[in-house]
Amino acid sequence: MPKNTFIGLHAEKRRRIYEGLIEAFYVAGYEAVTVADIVKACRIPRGSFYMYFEDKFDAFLYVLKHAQEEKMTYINPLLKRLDREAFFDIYEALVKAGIDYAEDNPKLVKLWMRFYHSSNYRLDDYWRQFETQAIDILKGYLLKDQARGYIRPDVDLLALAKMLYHIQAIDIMERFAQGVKTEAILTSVRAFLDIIKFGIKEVSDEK
Amino acid sequence: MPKNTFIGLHAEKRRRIYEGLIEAFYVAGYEAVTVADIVKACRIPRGSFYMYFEDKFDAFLYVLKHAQEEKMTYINPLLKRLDREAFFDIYEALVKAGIDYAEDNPKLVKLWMRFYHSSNYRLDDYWRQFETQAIDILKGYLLKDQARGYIRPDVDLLALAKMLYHIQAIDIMERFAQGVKTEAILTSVRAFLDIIKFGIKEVSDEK
Amino acid sequence: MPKNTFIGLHAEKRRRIYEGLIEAFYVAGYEAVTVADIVKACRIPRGSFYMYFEDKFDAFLYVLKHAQEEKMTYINPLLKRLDREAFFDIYEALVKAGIDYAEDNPKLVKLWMRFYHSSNYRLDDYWRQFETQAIDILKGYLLKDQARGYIRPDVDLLALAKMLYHIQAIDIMERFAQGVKTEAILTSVRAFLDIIKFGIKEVSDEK
Amino acid sequence: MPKNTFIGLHAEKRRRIYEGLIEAFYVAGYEAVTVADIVKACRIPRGSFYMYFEDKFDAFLYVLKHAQEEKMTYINPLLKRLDREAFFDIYEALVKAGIDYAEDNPKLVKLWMRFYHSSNYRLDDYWRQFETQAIDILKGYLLKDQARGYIRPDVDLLALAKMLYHIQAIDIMERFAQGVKTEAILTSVRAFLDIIKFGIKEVSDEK
DNA sequence: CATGAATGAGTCTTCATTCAT
DNA sequence: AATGAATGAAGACTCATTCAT
Repeated sequence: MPKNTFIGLHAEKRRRIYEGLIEAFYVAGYEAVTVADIVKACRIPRGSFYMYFEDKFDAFLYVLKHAQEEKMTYINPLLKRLDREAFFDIYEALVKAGIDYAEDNPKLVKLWMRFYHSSNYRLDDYWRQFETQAIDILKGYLLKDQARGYIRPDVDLLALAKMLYHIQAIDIMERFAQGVKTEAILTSVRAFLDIIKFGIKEVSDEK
Repeated sequence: MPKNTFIGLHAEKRRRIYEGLIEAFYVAGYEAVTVADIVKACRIPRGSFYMYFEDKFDAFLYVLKHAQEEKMTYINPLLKRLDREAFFDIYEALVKAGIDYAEDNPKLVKLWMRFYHSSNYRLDDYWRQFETQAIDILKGYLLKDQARGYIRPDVDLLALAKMLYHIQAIDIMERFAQGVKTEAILTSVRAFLDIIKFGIKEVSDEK
Repeated sequence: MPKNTFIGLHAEKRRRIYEGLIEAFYVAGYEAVTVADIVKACRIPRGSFYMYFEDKFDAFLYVLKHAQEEKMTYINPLLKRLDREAFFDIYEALVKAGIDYAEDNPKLVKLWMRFYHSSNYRLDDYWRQFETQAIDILKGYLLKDQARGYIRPDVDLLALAKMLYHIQAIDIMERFAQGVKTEAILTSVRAFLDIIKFGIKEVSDEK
Repeated sequence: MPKNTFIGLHAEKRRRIYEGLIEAFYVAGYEAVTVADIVKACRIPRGSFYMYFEDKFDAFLYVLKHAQEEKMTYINPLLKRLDREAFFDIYEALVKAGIDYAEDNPKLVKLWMRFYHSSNYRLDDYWRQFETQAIDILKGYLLKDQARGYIRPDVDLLALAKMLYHIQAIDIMERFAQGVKTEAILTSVRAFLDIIKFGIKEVSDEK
């Protein structure tokens, strides 16, 4: 939704503004950041901001979408493996890719956390929509796995998809934002997967 | 942290203010609500607000804490059963108690969601602290279950506690806020528990 | 329409603000004056302006209405003579009273001219309403005169009322604003009345 | 005062711009219209506007003057009858011509009303000048009539000219703008003329 | 000359907090 | 202690005009 004036901008300047936006939102968060902060971080005149974006919300949405697109370039190669492999088997690799992306764009992760935690009702709508979509995609992959016999037929895939999504969205990203080392995060992910795969019940208890 | 002036208030007036605060925060959310909105909803003079609370943040924190205390009165009776029963076996009852509380205080749930999603950094700190504490308590209960042989010894209890916490915090409350019927939510909770208890792996696959 | 906060103000301060408003609107006119100009002229803080008035329009309307009320205190005594005398015979005295008021409130006259000439659509509505009402009142007086046989029965009183109104509104006030002496204005008024009373036709021409 | 760049423009484009200006000023009025509105209505680049006109005021003045010239083409034929006929006898025809022009250019009439009612001090000056000139011309015609014995020698012609001018400027045009039918307006004009010609005094009253 | 992007001063309005009564 | 009027520092957004291409 940035205006055409922004789209038509020299790639270099567009990049500078993109990074300025990240910096500004990163420092203060969506609610607290002012247009004055933003134009300072982007090194553009105040009027130009309104040439490029409708308002603060428009600019924030642009950052989120652009960041999401960038993230997909990390993840897409992995998704090609899905024909041959179970989704579950590449999940850890997916998390790893997410962390790689996070390491390359550390400020964006904090930004993402703030987005995830925004109380602005317009963002809330966008977010809910994004979440629903992401969970749906996950569910689609899991359905294939279930068809291939990798997952018990009676497992509720929506519940499963939500668990996987939230683990990724909240725990992994939050811990990354807190500075936890990649290896520690991956260990933690394996713990989650272990529970999800095998359950927590003492087997001797069952039979 | 409300001031002594507030503590010393007639219980009835204190209640009116508590409900006014809920109403005000419920309608507009923490960031957007103004002190003018608040004093109007509480039917107190503007000056009195600053007699009772440090500022908006202080008032919000008061609501959250007070609400939390109220919620515990729904949950405490269940926790007494923990001596005899496995935590896991009362988890569904706990969720049910949470939903009961939510049904008695519907505005608070929306408020809670907003709180959970607030991007204010002061709230963020409080929230992180609250979350850590809640997860710790959960982990404590699970530890007992593990000791009693209800949970496999190699299960990562921190991971498990986080999963249980987030399921409750995000999925259950969010769905309640969206108006999903109690029974549907409980069915969903059972699906989560099923996955966590027994895992998703096709058994024939294993052996 | 000023807020209660303004109504409740100390009479002295209210007067100061009233005069500040006149000064501000007088210097720049309704469209061009800024709230900054106004609060400076009134010697009140910027925030106070919004405590007292809804906005610039509200403040302007207050000035107009208050001025109108003041003007009526000059005119009311004359209207009492209407029982005994023809409206036409006191018209000159009415104009004189209007000029007296104008001499006591010279800035208001320029303000009035500006109001009369405002292109703001909200003012336009108010103005049209005011004008219609004033012409109606005039017409009422003329109707009595016609009934008493002072005016030819076939004279269109609405047309007459409009002529009298516009002479007063535009010519007299405009000339006063331009600094024309009272006596000269009254001479001019007599010329208008002469035409209206006796017509312009050369009598020998008629018969 | 448009710049030479505008004068040199293709007649067709000049016409398009003229009509765009009318549209823009018509919709929003002089004070409220922005240069952005104008260039949009004229379908010219923003930069071009400043190639053609000094500023908004210059453009507005151009419209008024151009409109006035157009209006004269409706009125000029009538003025030729003045050698043989009394001005007063063609006044109604003049008003009719004015209404004809208004019917052909309805937006301009509203524009004219707005102009007449503008509080902008630069327009005010222009307006006063225009008004003085128009009244002077009227007075010139009336002088001839008086010399020919159509008007009593003691009638104040300046007063008379003003009355005729204001009747035309305010009442006729305003009523047209309000959508009053031509025939009704002409009836009203006759009522004005009747008063002015014959006066309002009950003749029997006099002698 | 033509264009439309760039500029930043200027405007209204809101609001948390203080303070006089 | 209780009240609600007073305060002025921000903040978002607009817009006439300039200027680089």
